[in-house]
Amino acid sequence: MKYHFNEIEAKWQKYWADNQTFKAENPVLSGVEGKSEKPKYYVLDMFPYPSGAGLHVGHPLGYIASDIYARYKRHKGFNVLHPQGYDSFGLPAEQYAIQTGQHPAITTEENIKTYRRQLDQIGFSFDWSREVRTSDPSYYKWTQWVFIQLFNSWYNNDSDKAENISTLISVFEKDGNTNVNAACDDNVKLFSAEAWNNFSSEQQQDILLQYRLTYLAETEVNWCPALGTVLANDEIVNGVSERGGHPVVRKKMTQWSMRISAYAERLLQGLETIDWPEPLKEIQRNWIGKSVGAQVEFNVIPKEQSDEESHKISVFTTRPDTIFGVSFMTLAPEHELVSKITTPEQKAEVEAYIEATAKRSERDRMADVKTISGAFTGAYAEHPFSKQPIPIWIGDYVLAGYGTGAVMSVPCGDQRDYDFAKHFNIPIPNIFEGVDISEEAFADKDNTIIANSGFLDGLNYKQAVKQAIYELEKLGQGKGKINYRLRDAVFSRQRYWGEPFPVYYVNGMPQMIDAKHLPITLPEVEKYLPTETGEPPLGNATHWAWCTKTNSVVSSSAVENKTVFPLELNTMPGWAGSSQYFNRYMDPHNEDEIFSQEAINYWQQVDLYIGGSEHATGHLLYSRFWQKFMYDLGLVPHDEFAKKLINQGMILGTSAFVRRVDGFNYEKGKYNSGEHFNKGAYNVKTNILISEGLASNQDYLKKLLIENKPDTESSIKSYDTITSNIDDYKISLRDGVHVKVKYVNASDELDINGLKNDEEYGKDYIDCIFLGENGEIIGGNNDVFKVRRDVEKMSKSKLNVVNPDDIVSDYGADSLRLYEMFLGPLEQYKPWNTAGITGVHSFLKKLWKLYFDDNGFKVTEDEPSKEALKTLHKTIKKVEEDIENFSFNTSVSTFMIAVNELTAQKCTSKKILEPLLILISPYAPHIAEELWSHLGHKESISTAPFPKFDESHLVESTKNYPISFNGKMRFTMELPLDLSKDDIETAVMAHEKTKEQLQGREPKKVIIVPGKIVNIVG
RNA sequence: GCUGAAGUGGUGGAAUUGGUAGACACGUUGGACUUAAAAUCCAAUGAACAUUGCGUUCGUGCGGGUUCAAGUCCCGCCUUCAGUACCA
Repeated sequence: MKYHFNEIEAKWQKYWADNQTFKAENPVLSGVEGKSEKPKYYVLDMFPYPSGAGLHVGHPLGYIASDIYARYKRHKGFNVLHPQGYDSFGLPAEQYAIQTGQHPAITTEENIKTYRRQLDQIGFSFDWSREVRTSDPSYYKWTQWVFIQLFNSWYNNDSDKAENISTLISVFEKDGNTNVNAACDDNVKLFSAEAWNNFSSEQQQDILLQYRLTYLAETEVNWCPALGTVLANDEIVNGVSERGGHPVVRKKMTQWSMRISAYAERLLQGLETIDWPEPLKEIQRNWIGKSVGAQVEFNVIPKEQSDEESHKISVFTTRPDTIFGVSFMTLAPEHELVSKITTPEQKAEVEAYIEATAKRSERDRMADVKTISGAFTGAYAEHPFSKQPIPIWIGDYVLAGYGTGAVMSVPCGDQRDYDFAKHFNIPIPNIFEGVDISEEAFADKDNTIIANSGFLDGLNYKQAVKQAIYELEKLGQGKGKINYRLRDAVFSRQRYWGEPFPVYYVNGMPQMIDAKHLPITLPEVEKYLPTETGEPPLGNATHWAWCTKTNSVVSSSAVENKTVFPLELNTMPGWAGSSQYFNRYMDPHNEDEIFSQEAINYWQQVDLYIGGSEHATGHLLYSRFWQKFMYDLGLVPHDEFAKKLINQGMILGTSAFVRRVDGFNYEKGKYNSGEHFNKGAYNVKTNILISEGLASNQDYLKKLLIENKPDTESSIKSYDTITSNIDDYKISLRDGVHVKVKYVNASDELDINGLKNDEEYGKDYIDCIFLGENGEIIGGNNDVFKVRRDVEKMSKSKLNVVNPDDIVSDYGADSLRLYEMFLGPLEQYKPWNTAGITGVHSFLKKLWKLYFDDNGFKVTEDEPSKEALKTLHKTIKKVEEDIENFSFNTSVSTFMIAVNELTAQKCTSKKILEPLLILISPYAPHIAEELWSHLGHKESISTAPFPKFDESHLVESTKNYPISFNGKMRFTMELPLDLSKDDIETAVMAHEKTKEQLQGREPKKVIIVPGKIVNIVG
């Protein structure tokens, strides 16, 4: 009987689905007193966004690893929760809708079907009965519900947790806000209880918004005109949008925000309590960006004595010890005080500068950090201690978004201040003892001794910081302060395909729709574009389905609503739905609660979370924030949602490139067959593609290009400057252009006929001339055309994706699973190379042959040999250790060794071959199930107990000692393990080869580590 | 620039507390089987020298150091990748 993997895999996938083999036991319904008797274990993957391109072989890597772990835990007797779902709101489906008019829900549904089919055929042990989709109203009902809870909460810095807004209101009613220590807007004004009680309802609501954990405020946002929406900081990469690479500009808009900054310190501290990869924690630490220092107030010297208005400039500094080194101040050009303090003489210059900086895009500013620019406002501030006047400048090296948007400039201690001072000829006073600052600033805190600084003289950094803050507090002009880089997260998107807000407006103030009306479902719209009046796409909606008779406030027509009580027209961002899904899986069908307390108290938190590190500052940070909030509400037992996290590395594609002699009416992927190449050696009609061998023969190539130089005017610049150095040519010749990897074999040879007949791009190549290594035109069947190969990220646009469907049909899911693990350590980036899969595939065939040969099933009841027991038990030990350490690649090697050994031993004993299947089952579950059933089992292998390791089978009586001379191993010697040191020495010294090595010399020293090594020093 | 991770054969990668470097595969070469191919099996495969065999020397990015012994520990560099960037 042969190993027919396709049939076997289909059979067992159907069996698992029919029998719901991997359904997690429900703690509420099973066992005694509402609990499963098994210990729980929760293994989670980051759920996918179902894109139209489907899966490539890089996507399942993490899923395979987590699946192996989940299956292993089932063998170990755990009640395993291993769910899967879809993060199904998002931009691509919406962009597609804009282009084609197809409803994103339909696109999403189709994509999910593809994903599900692809996932199913890999044989994952997901509990699909718990599937969630973020775009499903029964799911996003709870996303909206969390939003309402956030709106109804404020952050109490004294109790250090979120509390219901009603507690804040009662404080306001009794004492006003003067003694409130809360996370709030920087611009909150102080008021008394009396004032509060006299405020209008709108005024009160406005003030409360400055405290709520989600709030509506005019903020400077990242606006992406091409996408027509705002973006969060983590959605911008290198100054352009992460999706699509469109430019982003700063813009003031009224937006929903999340007061994540309230949790900055807890998000930072929490990192110490979780087992997450250190690099990822570091990214989060940097993003939170804690810096300890002081806030200092500088009084602006009034322009004229009669000037009644007095201004203060607050700055944040990490170096209050250098306060006597301040020789100027710098404000961000956008700073609100700039217009107020600028003198008439400087007005023109300052305004010109502001205009110039406003014009520069974020990207320009980032690209050009070297150029020093700024303008003097004409105003001066007073030094808090020396009382000397300090000129106030503006400069774009000071960012409006960080700290207070103003700095006290200490040129002797900060290189940027130093450069600015040099550039504008501002004095650079030295306040450091014994330090030369004629060339650059001195920023070494650890070796600082302060001088020329009055009461700070002679102090070191730490002492001076403390003293300076003390003196500032005495003056009432400063205090110690901790600043965080973490900004509140903008939470609205001007898009259609996202969660609607449960919000309507009364007199411009946002109101929550009562939770009993949730979900507020996404209304149908005619167009997915902004309305003519510039409102988000939801402004096109005419009917909202959520309205009920019980809520008389809002009627069922949005048109009507707009005149009476307008609805929120923005939708939530992509990360809204992914910030609570891990908890929802615990009780996904609960219609009354986000999850029951029974469920959360049983499942607790995610034990193992696997996903990519690219979510460090997005999903993973926001989820931690929401979890802490849920913890404050008393809804979850842990304030971290995932105990352990592993980042799987990316699987890279091996792209293929052909060198193209470029520039002939080439546009939009279509090659014109022009008349430019009527002359020359080949009577060339169109583009030339050059094989790798020729591309490296640069002199020949040059000659060839000159001979074929077109004589028409359309000849290309690069042809006029032909050199023998290929690097001088356009990218398309130097690096080549991508071709589909499926037309390139393992020897880097291109299948030209396949390429020309490709459905998508074949027509582009029909008229191309392919030149071989010696400049010959490639046409014959035996001709070889080589391409350049390079490792890159796997992506559709790079034409280097490998589809798991093809792998599964050619080699089977078990081969795919084993091979993905075999490639290398889970966390590591590694290139995919389909050719290597034959190794694991033939391993599976060898495994099969241990059970079946031409005469049929050959497993016997015979007692196993000693060697076979040894093989089995060392395999048990190693595999168990490997899985516990997430070292899946090495356990695949271990299986190979075991099967090779057992084959050599001609082992047929059931006592060996039965437990072996359980070891392999997490990795290659289909073949394991099939052979398991042939062993006579009626039940699935999935919960068979993991074999117990028995040390006694590994006990050896002898050791093959490596004998080293001066640390270099020369030969080995088989010796009994119970030999004493002296006996070992005697035996080794008596050996013929030892004498040969020593050549008569006396050894100086003999090191013997029993059971390990012998080293003779001569 | 700063922060983090990593550099081992032709390739992917192994190597407990320092203790036989290159496991396991891919690829390559030779052989068996076959009319042939595929599949399968066997052998060799770090480099150089030697080759009649025993072998010998060098080898884990580079330069030092600790040690009987270093891929592993310490110091100083180099390179690559990733994150981040005027953060006061």
